[in-house]
Amino acid sequence: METVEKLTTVLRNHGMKITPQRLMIFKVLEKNTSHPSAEEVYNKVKKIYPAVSFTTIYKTLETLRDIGEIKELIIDEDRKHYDPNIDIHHHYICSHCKKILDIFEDFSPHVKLPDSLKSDYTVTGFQISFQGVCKECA
Amino acid sequence: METVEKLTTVLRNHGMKITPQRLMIFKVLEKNTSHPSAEEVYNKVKKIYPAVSFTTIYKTLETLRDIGEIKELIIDEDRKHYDPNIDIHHHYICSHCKKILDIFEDFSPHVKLPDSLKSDYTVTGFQISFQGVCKECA
DNA sequence: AATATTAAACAGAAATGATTGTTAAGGTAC
DNA sequence: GTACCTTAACAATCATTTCTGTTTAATATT
Repeated sequence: METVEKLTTVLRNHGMKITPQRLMIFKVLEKNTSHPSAEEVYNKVKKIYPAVSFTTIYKTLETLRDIGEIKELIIDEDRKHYDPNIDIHHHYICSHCKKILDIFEDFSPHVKLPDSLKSDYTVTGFQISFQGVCKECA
Repeated sequence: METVEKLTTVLRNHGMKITPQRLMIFKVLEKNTSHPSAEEVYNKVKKIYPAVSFTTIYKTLETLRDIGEIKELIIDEDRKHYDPNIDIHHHYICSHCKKILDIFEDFSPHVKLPDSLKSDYTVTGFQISFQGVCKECA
């Protein structure tokens, strides 16, 4: 995700409006490495903007995802998580506490679609999800 | 997943009972490489056993997952999918039609958790999800 | 700089769809 | 036959989306 200032410009270029609610959501997401769910974003925004609606959180996350400013993580079976870091990276999830870690390692030289499939299936990317148990839960 | 015959023994050893409903579900899953959702399993079972209930499908899939006979795939944002093939392998999902392909390639020599994390996080496995668009949807 | 205009965004409620919990009745296995 | 597991049906839950009337940000106009 861009900085809040740059993101403001990006959104305006997309014909979108900058509202106080959105600014709060951007602030919560900026530099956030905790991979929050929509509800976690909601709870954090609510602390500084109590009138905000759950719907607004969902819609804004959806909007940010659609314009590619955040990534929606499908890794926890129970809910979606959001990551403002859109640089290619991978994740580790603790099967017990569902904590998600970033794995910044470039596996692309070794992880490719088999040649036999390359002609019929384009690849826009891949995501590696490590599963395990973290120290606290072990 | 084991063959239906072997699976019968496995379930009995777990103190579980073999019912006609379950046998139909096993039959639908056996050698199935289409990564069906619960609803897709339900629809197929219903053709040969119309009285079966959706709940039974869910509960049976959950049971099979818990004893490790099938794998629950968290790859489609909309619903869970099930895979009777529990050998380690990976997947490709078409972003458009949501078709899921198996990728039988052993990436484990190259895909490991960074050393810096190894002391605090055990790894029970990893899953690679390739995203892209298939020929039919391109 | 203040006002009018309008499309976008808002809050809140309600709906949706996937999944899970409950329970009485029925079936399996010994 | 008995004990226990499983089923079907239904209700409930949870995350997410849709709907609706209201408000607001951005822009044009004065």
